Amino acid sequence: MSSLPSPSAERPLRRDAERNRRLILDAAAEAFAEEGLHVTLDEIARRAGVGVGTVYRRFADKESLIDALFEDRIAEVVAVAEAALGHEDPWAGLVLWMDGFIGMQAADQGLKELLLSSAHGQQRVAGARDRLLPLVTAIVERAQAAGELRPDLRASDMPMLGHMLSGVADYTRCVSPDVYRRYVGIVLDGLRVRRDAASELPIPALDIDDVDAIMSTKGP
Amino acid sequence: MSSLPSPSAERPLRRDAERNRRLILDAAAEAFAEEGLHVTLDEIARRAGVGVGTVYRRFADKESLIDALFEDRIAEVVAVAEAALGHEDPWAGLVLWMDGFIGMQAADQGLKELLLSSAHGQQRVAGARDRLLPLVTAIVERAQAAGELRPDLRASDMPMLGHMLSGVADYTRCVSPDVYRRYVGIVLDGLRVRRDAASELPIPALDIDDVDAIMSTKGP
DNA sequence: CGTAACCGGAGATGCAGTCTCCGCTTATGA
DNA sequence: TCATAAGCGGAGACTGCATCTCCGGTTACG
Repeated sequence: MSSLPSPSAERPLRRDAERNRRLILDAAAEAFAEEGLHVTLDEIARRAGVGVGTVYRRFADKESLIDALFEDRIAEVVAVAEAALGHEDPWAGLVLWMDGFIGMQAADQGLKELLLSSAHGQQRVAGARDRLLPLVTAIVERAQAAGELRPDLRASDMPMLGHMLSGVADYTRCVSPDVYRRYVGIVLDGLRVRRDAASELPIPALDIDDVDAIMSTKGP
Repeated sequence: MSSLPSPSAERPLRRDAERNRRLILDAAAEAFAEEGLHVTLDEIARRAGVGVGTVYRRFADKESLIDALFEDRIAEVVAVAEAALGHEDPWAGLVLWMDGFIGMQAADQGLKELLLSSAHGQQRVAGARDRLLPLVTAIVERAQAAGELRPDLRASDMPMLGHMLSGVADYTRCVSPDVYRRYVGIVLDGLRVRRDAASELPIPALDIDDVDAIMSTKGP
């Protein structure tokens, strides 16, 4: 009986096929994180050490692969928002949210494109955004009620702040993958209602040579 | 004598040719500003109402066209820096510089790409950057000496701040070409050493529908 | 050891951008 | 007025890139 194929149930893959599936998933995660969603499936196959055919046998198309990969990543973003809202200090909660939100996007270009563009996986991501909005609104309003966060900020500013800051992260990554946190620091200072001095930035400025290096890498 | 062709001197174009040259230049300026340097010459020809052939007869390639167009635009950037440094109030000078620098890039994607990527017109732009660096350094240090600007900011932060803010400008332009100034305001607040309250932002936040609209336009 | 499942990667397909070519049109000045 | 050099439009050649297919050969496994 067990030898009969059971069409509706999932038949386990042959061992080599399962191994390759994992190789592909891992390579894709790495590639999307480093390069963004525009990487070709040929490149992913190359990284995984398999042929393109193998990728297409396992995933109908790029979209399916993206879906399979990011299902849980976007749940993580929601988890970060929940953790931030759970923090006892309202301002620290906001900082936690910003750091997590931006940090995840800075570490993973693919995730950023998924969260910010609705070009892929509309279903899944739209759902996550719906769960996110009330959480972020609460984080913002709580910090405002505590008199810490500038009262004119709105939850709808978040995507833009996220875009800005993960944008620098992309821009500077190749030379210094952490400088972006400098600018998160500056923006957070800009979000406070009042302060007596600028907070200490977590990272020193790049020097001019590094900036030149960045610009050189950006085009032929 | 005047009828002899003078090979080294420039022979004036026939009137229709000259008219088309202008049409192309104007169309290109508009197209580069709106879409960035990646627009195709076919698109520029279409906007100018001429054939592609006409464009290629007048400009050897895309690069030449870009050169012809942006020669004075980048000089303008230098002029803004000089004006800012000339302003009597050091902080106001910095604000002037940021507004001008970001504003020009926000109004013209092509200029932004030229200033930030060194993919095109290396010569001309590199020269402008050399003239710019001491000016910006002076603007920054003067505002710091006045005790207004946070002391840990460096001139080398400018390209990144520019990238960040003109990045949001690009992102939001299609829905509201001015919201980016909101984020300039937040960043400027983050650059001050101390303040008693958040400054008033020049533009209200977008509402969620607008944000959704932006995301929808970013890719099918 | 037979065979169904799987593999690799060459290449078909489709699309987009740059630039050329040539038959036709037009400004100009003799 | 008209001869002609200068100019025009745009189809399409060429190139490069990304997606996805196909099939001869290989491999896991009952």
